[in-house]
Amino acid sequence: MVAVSAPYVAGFLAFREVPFLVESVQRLEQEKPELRPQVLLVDGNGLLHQRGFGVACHLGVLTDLPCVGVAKNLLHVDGLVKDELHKEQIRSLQKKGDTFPLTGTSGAVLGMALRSCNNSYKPLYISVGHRICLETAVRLVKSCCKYRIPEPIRQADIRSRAYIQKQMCSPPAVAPSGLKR
DNA sequence: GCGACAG
DNA sequence: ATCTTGTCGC
Repeated sequence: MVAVSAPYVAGFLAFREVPFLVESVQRLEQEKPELRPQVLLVDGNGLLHQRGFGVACHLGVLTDLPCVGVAKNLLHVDGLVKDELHKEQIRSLQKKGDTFPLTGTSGAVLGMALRSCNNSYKPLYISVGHRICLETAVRLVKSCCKYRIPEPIRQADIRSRAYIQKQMCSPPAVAPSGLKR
């Protein structure tokens, strides 16, 4: 459990959450070095960002581990917006694995919209975080999706919420201090 | 000036 | 992200 103080501001997610993510990775390295991850799936963006450096890039640099940015919503940046054209492109995604590039006004491909499963029309927005190419990132995310959200992120979400529940209900302990995962 | 814009 | 009721489908 950690106590976050920084507010959420679009474009500055890393400044709010990366300290705890780094802490978590370091703790794993210290307690279970044999489980050192080969890659991290990050709930947020990488290069697809206002300044081309989202939380997936921050975490990658700070841990020196390959990172993939996995966003559930499109961050409006460099001309990218969910307008009618974008919605049409989403409709063109027919099956799991189908994608379309997210090309900014600058002409650079900042990421890829990916239909991660056959049961959801809403795509995932994948972008490079650190030490991995976009193609590999997309292939990796697709490979671990049973549902729309890749299983590693989905499980982290489910288990962290369950942990919070447990902390608040059952064992009447002492005086708490903070909240959040 | 207001709204939208990862979580 | 969180809140919140019912509903649809496997």
